[in-house]
Amino acid sequence: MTAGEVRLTRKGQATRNRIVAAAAELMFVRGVAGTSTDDVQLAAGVSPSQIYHYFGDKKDLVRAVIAHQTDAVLAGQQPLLSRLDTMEALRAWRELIVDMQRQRACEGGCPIGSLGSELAETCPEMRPDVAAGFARWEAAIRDGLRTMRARGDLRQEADPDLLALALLSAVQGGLLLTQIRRDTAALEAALDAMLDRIASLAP
Amino acid sequence: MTAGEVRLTRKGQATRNRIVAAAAELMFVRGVAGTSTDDVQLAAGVSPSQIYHYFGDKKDLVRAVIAHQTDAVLAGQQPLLSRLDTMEALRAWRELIVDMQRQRACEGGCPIGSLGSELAETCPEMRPDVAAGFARWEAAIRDGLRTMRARGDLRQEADPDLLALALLSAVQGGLLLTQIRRDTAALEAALDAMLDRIASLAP
DNA sequence: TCTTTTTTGGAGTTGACACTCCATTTTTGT
DNA sequence: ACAAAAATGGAGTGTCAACTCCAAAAAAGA
Repeated sequence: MTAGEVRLTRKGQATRNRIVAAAAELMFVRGVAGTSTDDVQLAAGVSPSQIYHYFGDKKDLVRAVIAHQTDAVLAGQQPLLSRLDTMEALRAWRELIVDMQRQRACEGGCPIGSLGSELAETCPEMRPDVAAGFARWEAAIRDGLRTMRARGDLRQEADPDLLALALLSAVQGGLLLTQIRRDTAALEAALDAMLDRIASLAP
Repeated sequence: MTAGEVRLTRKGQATRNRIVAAAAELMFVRGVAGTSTDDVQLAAGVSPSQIYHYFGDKKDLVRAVIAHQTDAVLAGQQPLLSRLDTMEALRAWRELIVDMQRQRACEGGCPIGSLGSELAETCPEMRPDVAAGFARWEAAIRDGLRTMRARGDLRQEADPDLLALALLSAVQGGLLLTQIRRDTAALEAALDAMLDRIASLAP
């Protein structure tokens, strides 16, 4: 990931991926600070020095984890996420997100949001990485809402960009409260209220 | 704070408060894991052993910090928070929250939410403490909305309890995105959308 | 005042964690 | 096959953080 990294063989690439995947899983559950490089080594089944062969330092690894989790979150919401341009699609997406939380017993919150909250002030240099992850998510939502407005499913006064930001905020807040309460009620209430708001903006 | 703690003199109480306040400030900025007991000692101007005289261990101190931050957040929103029973009051409260973030340059997010996100999985035994903090906040919002409905400012079908949960979620998500983007747009969009939703539920 | 309890200071201990070094094995490219 | 480059194993290092101990000072209560 660092600039002048030597090139990787297929085996090296696989090992690197294994390290990132293991680190992502551990950091999702225990947080970045709560995950030691030893933990990652053990989980990935690599020897102690491997991490520093593939990553400059722990921060470098965390950066890779942020990118990995962003990809995973967006992929987990496909194909719905790229077609959020009807109320039906939005409602189906709402169900998907709520179901995902239920399946993991409301543990862990949002993989991107948790990283963001932990790193925003402690590692300011990584804040842009998290922001970029959120931007990709936001863009997908925004595209759907823009399509709705262009098609005439939303009134002209409705601002799809602001609604997308508000909807993503609702998801994040709902996920946080859901994680802390161990109950999806907050996530459902937040999403339903926001989707009802959008529905009320039909012509 | 622990059960069988010996009783404190006035001076002891003051020292304890100084430790909690210093720890709260540091943990708000650097996170719990990023704040060492040495840091707290220095900031509070106490000798190294003081913390363990007043608190059993670091977790005990964190518990006190959660309670302290909950009090601080609720106090900072008074007197508006206890009278959120008109749209005007809700809009004024929205301004207050946004202004507070602006004043701190969007740094730090929600004092309760940040703690919750960091501790929910790493220290499961403290999750109920955070949940209790949120519950107090939620209750204040809920009371206002219930009053609105009882007075007839909200339709009978409107569920004040769900709306309160959704509104708190919007605040939390908005604060998180605001912290990461260093821009209050997300918080404003989330709050405005949720308040518009509530306004649309007038008879 | 005089005993008891609380508060304070500071040195010390233990363990964990990020990171390094170097030798060995495996893979690559010719 | 054979040099060069990459991947791996494992021992080791220095730092820092949580927590302990004990003795001295200050306050409380009688």
